[in-house]
Amino acid sequence: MSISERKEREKESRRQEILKAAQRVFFRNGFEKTAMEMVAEECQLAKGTLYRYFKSKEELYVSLVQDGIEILDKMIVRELQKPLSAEEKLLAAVKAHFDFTQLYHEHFMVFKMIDVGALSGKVDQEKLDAIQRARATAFERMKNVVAEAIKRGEFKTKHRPQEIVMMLWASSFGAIMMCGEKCQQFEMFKEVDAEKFVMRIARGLIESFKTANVAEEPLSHRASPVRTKKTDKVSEVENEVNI
Amino acid sequence: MSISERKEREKESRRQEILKAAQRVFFRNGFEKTAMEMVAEECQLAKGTLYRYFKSKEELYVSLVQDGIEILDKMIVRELQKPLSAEEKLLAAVKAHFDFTQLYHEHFMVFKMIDVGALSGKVDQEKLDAIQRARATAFERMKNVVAEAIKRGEFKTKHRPQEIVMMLWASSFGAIMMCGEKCQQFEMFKEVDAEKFVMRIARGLIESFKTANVAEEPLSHRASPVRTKKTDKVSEVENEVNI
DNA sequence: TCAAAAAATGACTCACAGTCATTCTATTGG
DNA sequence: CCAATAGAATGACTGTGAGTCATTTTTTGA
Repeated sequence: MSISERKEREKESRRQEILKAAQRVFFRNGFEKTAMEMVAEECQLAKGTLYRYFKSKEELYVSLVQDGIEILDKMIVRELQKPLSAEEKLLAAVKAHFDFTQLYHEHFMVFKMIDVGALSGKVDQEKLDAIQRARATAFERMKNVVAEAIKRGEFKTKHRPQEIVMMLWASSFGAIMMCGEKCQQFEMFKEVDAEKFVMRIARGLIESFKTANVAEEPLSHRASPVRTKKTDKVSEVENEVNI
Repeated sequence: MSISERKEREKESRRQEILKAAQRVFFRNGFEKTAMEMVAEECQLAKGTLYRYFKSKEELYVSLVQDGIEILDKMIVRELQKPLSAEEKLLAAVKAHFDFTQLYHEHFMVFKMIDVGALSGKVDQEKLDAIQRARATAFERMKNVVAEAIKRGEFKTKHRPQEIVMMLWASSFGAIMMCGEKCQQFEMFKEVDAEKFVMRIARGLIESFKTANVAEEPLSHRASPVRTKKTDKVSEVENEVNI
């Protein structure tokens, strides 16, 4: 051990201090309304110092959620450990995902920003990959539940387990997002109990997996790019339809 | 008519010129990488002039999609006019929504930004409301289809029509988002044909509406706020579960 | 033709991300 | 104990871009 090791520990703990301060400031004011100066002040360091630990404002922000991802995974694991049927387990996992977004909604904010692409290009790919891996863990667990359910005949669907989880995941994500406070675009989503809403979708989907009378196309590989039209004007559609 | 009217026409047409130029620049470079100077240059005006027509960069950006919303509605209408069953109509509407996001994906970008909350507070509420109303139109149409389907017994669900459309809408939205290029977080979503993926979810959900063996909770009104915990640390969950 | 109103301008302010020459601190070798 | 040296911290500085506003240019109406 000794010097160089201690140095490293100290550096790491300083890093953690910065993260804690940053969390307080970012989560209080949001990403855009936070200046690096504010973070610097919160942890009693000079602005320049922050850049010795984090490459950019975005990178610092994203770093805030790396442990948040573990939390999500753990919340899901906790559900999957219980002795439940596959259907119940999946529902519990979706519920856990939902709870996570409510309990740690600032973390969820970051995920949203990532998913919308607002941070891409501004953060090290390595960091994004780490988050991806962590999220994939939770994903993998759900996949296994489905795989078993199919093997045991509890689900009759011809979808591959991965696709099933993807469907659940994407739907929940959309539902949670639409119910969020910031998404003020549809009043109606405000009048709905977000949890019930999310769970209802999940239940509906799972139901369809069990019965599997949905017409199946084979597997799904990305087709050729769709985007043919490149209009600057709102031409075509404009003229075709008259209400 | 005469002067004041002509003035108004001229003002409006200048506004349109700015919008066209802004569209070119914004859609080429994205919101963040576009400077108002660039837009000004594109339409051969001074930067200050832009601010006589639009209150802020965000406002200008959002204004770009106001006609885009009409397009979406029209694309959906076009499908709903065809002589189809309710199920087919709904699927066609979802497909139209999907096509819209692919054909006009810059418009969709703006919607995403709105829904993520990245623009809230920076744009006139009036403007956001206008967008909301326009989006609600498409929504209303789908709602009617469902209402009829329920009346005719084609759907057996006990969900209210509005809730059904919300479920479809939110799920599609999530699915489309996850499949977007910018959402690089899950490799697996890249390997999937986005259209098939979206449609599969929709089909699954609709299937569940038809059979309605999903356990129904009553109607859904937002419960009391969930957020109880306010931890700065990753305490609780951290210790409870060990993998 | 000219005064008043409206529109356009671009130099300016301000805020903030990110940099870097300088200062400070701790370690080490003599 | 005292330099010499390396590494960490600093904050003044630069660059960029949003938004403003006093001034200029254009239009209108008498």
